[in-house]
Amino acid sequence: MVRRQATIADVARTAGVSRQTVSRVVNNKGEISAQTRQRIRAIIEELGYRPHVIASSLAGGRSRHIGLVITNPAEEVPTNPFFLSVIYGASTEAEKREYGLVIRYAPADEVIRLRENVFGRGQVDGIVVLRAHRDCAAAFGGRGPDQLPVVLVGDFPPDCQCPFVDIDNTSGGHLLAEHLLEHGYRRIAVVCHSPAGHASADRRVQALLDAFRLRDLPVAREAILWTDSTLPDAYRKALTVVRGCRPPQAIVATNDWTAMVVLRAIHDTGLRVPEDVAVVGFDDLPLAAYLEPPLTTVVFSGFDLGRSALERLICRIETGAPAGSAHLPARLVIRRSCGCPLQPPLEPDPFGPVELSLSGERRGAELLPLASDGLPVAPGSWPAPEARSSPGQRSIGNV
Amino acid sequence: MVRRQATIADVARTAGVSRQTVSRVVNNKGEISAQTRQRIRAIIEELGYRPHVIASSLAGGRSRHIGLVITNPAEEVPTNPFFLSVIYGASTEAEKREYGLVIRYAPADEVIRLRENVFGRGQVDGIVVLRAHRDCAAAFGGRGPDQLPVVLVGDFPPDCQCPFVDIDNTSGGHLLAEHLLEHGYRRIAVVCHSPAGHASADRRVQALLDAFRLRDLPVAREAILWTDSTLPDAYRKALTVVRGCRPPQAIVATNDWTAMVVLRAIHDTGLRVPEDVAVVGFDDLPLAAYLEPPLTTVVFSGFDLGRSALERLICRIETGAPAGSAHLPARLVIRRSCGCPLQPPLEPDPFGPVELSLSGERRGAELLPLASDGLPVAPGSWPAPEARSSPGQRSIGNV
DNA sequence: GTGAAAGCGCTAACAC
DNA sequence: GTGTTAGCGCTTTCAC
Repeated sequence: MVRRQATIADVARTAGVSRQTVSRVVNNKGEISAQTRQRIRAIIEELGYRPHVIASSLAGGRSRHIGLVITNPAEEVPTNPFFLSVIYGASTEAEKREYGLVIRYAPADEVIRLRENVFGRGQVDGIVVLRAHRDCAAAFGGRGPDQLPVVLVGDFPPDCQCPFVDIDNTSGGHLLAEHLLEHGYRRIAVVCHSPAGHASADRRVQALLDAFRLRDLPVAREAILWTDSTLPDAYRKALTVVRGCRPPQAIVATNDWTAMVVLRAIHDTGLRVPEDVAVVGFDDLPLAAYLEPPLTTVVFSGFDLGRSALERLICRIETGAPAGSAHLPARLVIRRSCGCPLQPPLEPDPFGPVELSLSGERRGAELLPLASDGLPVAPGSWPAPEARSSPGQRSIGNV
Repeated sequence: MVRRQATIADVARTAGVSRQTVSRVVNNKGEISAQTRQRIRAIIEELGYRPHVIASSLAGGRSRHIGLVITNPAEEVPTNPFFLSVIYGASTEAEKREYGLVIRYAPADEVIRLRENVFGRGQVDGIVVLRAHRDCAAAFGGRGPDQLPVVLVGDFPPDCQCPFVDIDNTSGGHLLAEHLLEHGYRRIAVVCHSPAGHASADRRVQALLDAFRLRDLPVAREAILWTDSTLPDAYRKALTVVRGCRPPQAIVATNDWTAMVVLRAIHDTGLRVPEDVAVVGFDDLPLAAYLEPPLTTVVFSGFDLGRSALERLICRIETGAPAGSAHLPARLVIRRSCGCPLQPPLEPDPFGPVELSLSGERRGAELLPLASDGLPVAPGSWPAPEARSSPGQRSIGNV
């Protein structure tokens, strides 16, 4: 005999109550006598009854699902590992609130259509968009009668009509500035990963300058070097700074790739990091920890970004209150390039953009102290062999 | 007046037909006179009717959703970028087949429970599990009446009861062997990223040996160096090989992290790569392209893995035919460490584990040829500043 | 505290 | 080709 999955009617019949009563027990809604509740619970257990999500969605008018749209600008492949942290954060929050998370990739200019069509009729109760276009923000501002609520993840103007969450480049800049000031550095230079006018670099630089100006240590305009977004240009600019008549005590790169090039320029000039000049970056790329010296950098939590977006969206869905926007704070990852002494090996940040093995061969206690021999790292030798154990731990591709 | 979303009944009434007829038009099912179809189409358009997915799920008994479970072994953070490629592939295929993709993280030992409870009643029509435990495979083998179909992604025995897809380490090993043989290398050594007995390394090594043996070029047992999964050990082993009385013409590392350490060992011995000895790896980590020299390596497509898993699952769902398992072929990424001449800059692999900017500031034509000056890369200087432009392109954390 | 009735919006099965 | 009937399994509303 084929045993059909038990329905709410089966439970009700067995318990000798109405389906409504069972529904109340299942959803913890309304007043139920403790005795009835207990009896029904037992029967549910016995019959192996599980609510049918689809049916309750239809009847209740809420699917308890959220759509997560990952935007892929033309020609770009949406496999930035940072996204995965965002997804993980979103999924974690969804699970906690007992929502399903429906994921979908889409070109940025199709997002609006997506809300109307694909996710249009009851499939999801709201949408989170990763890195939406600015014009989406405008389109999603108005909350019409049948419009799904939306929360954006990315960089939007403060007066954005649509709620959003973003990383806080400004707090990142401040954090870094404070740390450099604590080191006693007074003369700094900044090498940017882009020309002026690009949001993330602008914000990082501005925050840095503000913090120094607040201490009456204004940074000269000449000490801010914008680039054309290429590494060779960054290298030239870094050389200029380092070989100037009065080299800075610290160089801030506005991202880690740029920081790497700065490190090279400094070395090529015959100076040492951090003894002669400190270097810091932004983003905490997986390789930042492996550089020589390991790079002090600012990290933003994708996990928190995803979690926060879902939190806001679900709150909006369930209470109807407008979601509101937020910038999530940065965190400083102190390694050696800033001049700090060798740090004890840190546990990997549970929420950071860390690569991990698919092979399940991870071992707990294999992290060794990072190399500190100060010797030049050889070609192709990076990282230093003493630098880290457990290669399997970070390998990619072993499924 | 609040304009309610049009239902199938609205369309039917307006068209003067039954709801069933409208349903047929919408789903392209059954024979409909061209005229009726056209009229209904027009009315659908006019009314802005969109099918209610939930309602059709309930009525049709199929949700047109697939659950994607991402397994996180204890204490490990599931943010391996390789996963993101898998997710992307899965999502792409789901979209093509018009399925929704519900994503969910879970400890490996809860996957079985997940199938029964969370995804149990109609929420999804099938499940894909990333890196399930071996015992899940057994549990999912039996296809009972109410059991959701499952496809696994990962390494399972050939006689696995449950259909799975996996990367083909064996083809990867062969590919690499063929290439080394084409270079004319006869004497090779292998440095493994793990002890013997670990599936991925075992398979890679075995395939390599088989290919060489087939040419009557057996690899000596002493030339296979297993490690304790730590980089320092790999470094020691690599030194042993390189400093032996007859150093090999090529060294295969079973993953890229290990390959990096091998590169260092070779340099520390005063030899050059690839002139004195060639080096190749596995996995194509994002950094492989940036090493000096750029690393020739074997890559597996996470995208294809995800796509294939969904393809099989959906086929199983729609036809009822058993899904069957497969190993997806590897691809060789030829750079310079194998002795090949400098390659022209390649477009980023659209499906590979590539990091990309969140900032949307990507520029098209900024890729420059990789550095080939042959100079030692300085401490912390990696990559060479000429090596690559467009730092923003690979930055992480700019949302 | 509990129950009865009336759908949610759609599709399956069969009739015509 | 098209319509009719009967649900899918649950929640909502209101009655008692």
